[in-house]
Amino acid sequence: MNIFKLQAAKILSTNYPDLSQNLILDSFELPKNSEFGDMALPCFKFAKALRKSPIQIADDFISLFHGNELYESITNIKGYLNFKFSKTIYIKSVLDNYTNENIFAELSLFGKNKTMVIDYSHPNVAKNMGIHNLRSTIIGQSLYNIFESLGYKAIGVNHLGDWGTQFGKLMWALEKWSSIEEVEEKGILFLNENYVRFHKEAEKNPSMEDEARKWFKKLEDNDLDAVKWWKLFIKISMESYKKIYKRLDVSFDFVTGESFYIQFLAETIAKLETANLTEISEGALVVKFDESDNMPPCLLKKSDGATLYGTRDVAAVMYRLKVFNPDVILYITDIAQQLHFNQVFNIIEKYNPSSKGKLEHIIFGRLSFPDGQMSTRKGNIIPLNEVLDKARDKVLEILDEREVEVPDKYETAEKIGIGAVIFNDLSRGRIKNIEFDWDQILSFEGETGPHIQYSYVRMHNILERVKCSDTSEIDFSALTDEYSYELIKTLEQFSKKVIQAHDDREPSVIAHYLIELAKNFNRFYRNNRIIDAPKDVQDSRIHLVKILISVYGKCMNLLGLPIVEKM
RNA sequence: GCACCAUUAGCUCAGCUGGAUAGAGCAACGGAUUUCUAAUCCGUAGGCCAGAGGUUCAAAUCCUCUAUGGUGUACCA
Repeated sequence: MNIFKLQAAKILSTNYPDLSQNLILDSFELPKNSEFGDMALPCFKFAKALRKSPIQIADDFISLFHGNELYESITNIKGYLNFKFSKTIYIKSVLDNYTNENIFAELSLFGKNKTMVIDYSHPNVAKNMGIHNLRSTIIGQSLYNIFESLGYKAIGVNHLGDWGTQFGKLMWALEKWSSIEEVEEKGILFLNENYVRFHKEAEKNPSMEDEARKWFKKLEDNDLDAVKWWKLFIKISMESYKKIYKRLDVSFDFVTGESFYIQFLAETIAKLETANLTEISEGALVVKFDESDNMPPCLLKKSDGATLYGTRDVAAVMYRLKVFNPDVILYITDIAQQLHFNQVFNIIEKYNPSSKGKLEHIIFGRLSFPDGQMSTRKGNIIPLNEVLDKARDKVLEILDEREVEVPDKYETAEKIGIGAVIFNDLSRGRIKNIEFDWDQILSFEGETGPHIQYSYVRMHNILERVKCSDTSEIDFSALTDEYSYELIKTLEQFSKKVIQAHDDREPSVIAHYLIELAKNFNRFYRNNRIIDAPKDVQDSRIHLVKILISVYGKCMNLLGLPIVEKM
């Protein structure tokens, strides 16, 4: 906690016993315009308790601070008490806190001894990963990073879509049109092709659907041929997904697809039946909800006895609650699945009231395409690989144009391209719908990933070029310019921003904070030469940049933005 | 029909638990010791915060209704 806030709250609450220290602490805000001051206290809400006008109150408050050396000035603007801090004290107090990375250690106490399970990415096996898989994957990974940095034990789960009739379709198709060898050789795109071909031909020949169901039944009955195909699908899919996860720097603690929970289904259903939550409706086994919940029933078993998506998710939640004993479980999916998760969570909370509040569906907006819906069945998805490749190739061109000495051009271009794609997504609020647009995803100027990376390169270059003297004797009072001051004020926000990103489950908070840091740094950079500055100024500025780069780099890590040192 | 989500500058978006004159980027126009890398910085212009009510000292923010768009609504995932 900032000493300026504490001190002011203390002084005010001792003089006005009607106002508690916490009330005052909660009332502080950042002035809209930094010219007003560094911290503001709106006095309107004190008017009732003190029976005076806000302007009068602010004037009375000011008189309590005469001669206080913490504050350079305190002014009353229309009922707002605006504090300007003593710059030297403020700078020292912020930077001391950041020296030696204290701040990261302090932050990691926030979620100490807490466990968070996060279910993200979850692509459908045998389908090529497309741009539509991007959001869940990177939002999930970023939230994982954010929770972990706050000291949580984070458990990432990739709940693969590895069960269902679609595999019967593929098996039938490949038995007929191909062979194990050919599939092994040609990989996931070949699986896609056959899936598309199946649907095309099944339109003319509906009996194929029955054949597919038979094959899926064989799989459920552990038929050797069916299992052999199924295992091959998973192997091929994972090989392909791993390449993309590696590019995006995404990893999981557990890859347990839907099929993993098949073994618990009977037990899960039995538990719900024993708890009297189920009933038979129209031949199906369902859970009905209270009228006030306004939801259709959730099907656990179809009238033919087969289980569904919902059944497997209920089993998965029960398993995770039991095995990981988490404080919270996050599910990262598209908003379209909201009803589904409301149903699943509602069932779990009925069955096990102690799980209330632990389950969260973290939704994000729909991805749409200008030329209508995409669908794997029709084969018109945009492969994620292709997006990343295009981004990289465009960067390669730009690097050539710019004639900058970059040691490993291809590798650098890859990192910048990936950064652009990730930042484009994570810099907007989760809930926003996105229309896919090549120009936008490949735009590299302004508030984009490359801009964030470029600013890092500038920081890095300074530290590389200028050797700093021993940091133990830094005189921060040499940092007198407004740009340094604004930069330090932004730096101070770090913990608050990470915690806010956690509270809102919103990586874009970090993305916007990075933009803010970059903006303040670039101003600082433009206006403050470091290389030819006097020694004491140079040292203090270098020290500031060192602190900045550690915070800035940390934020990039939280989003999964690759760090580049030359570009 | 019912339910959920969204709507802020020409475009893409910020706007913290209600607080001061609603902010950025892109696009447009004008500028910056050719430098610690200009993928940068500075300036100009651009707004009835979808509309109407309500709560409040104070509403882009909270509540209600309406409009528009998106999504979901029992045997797909």
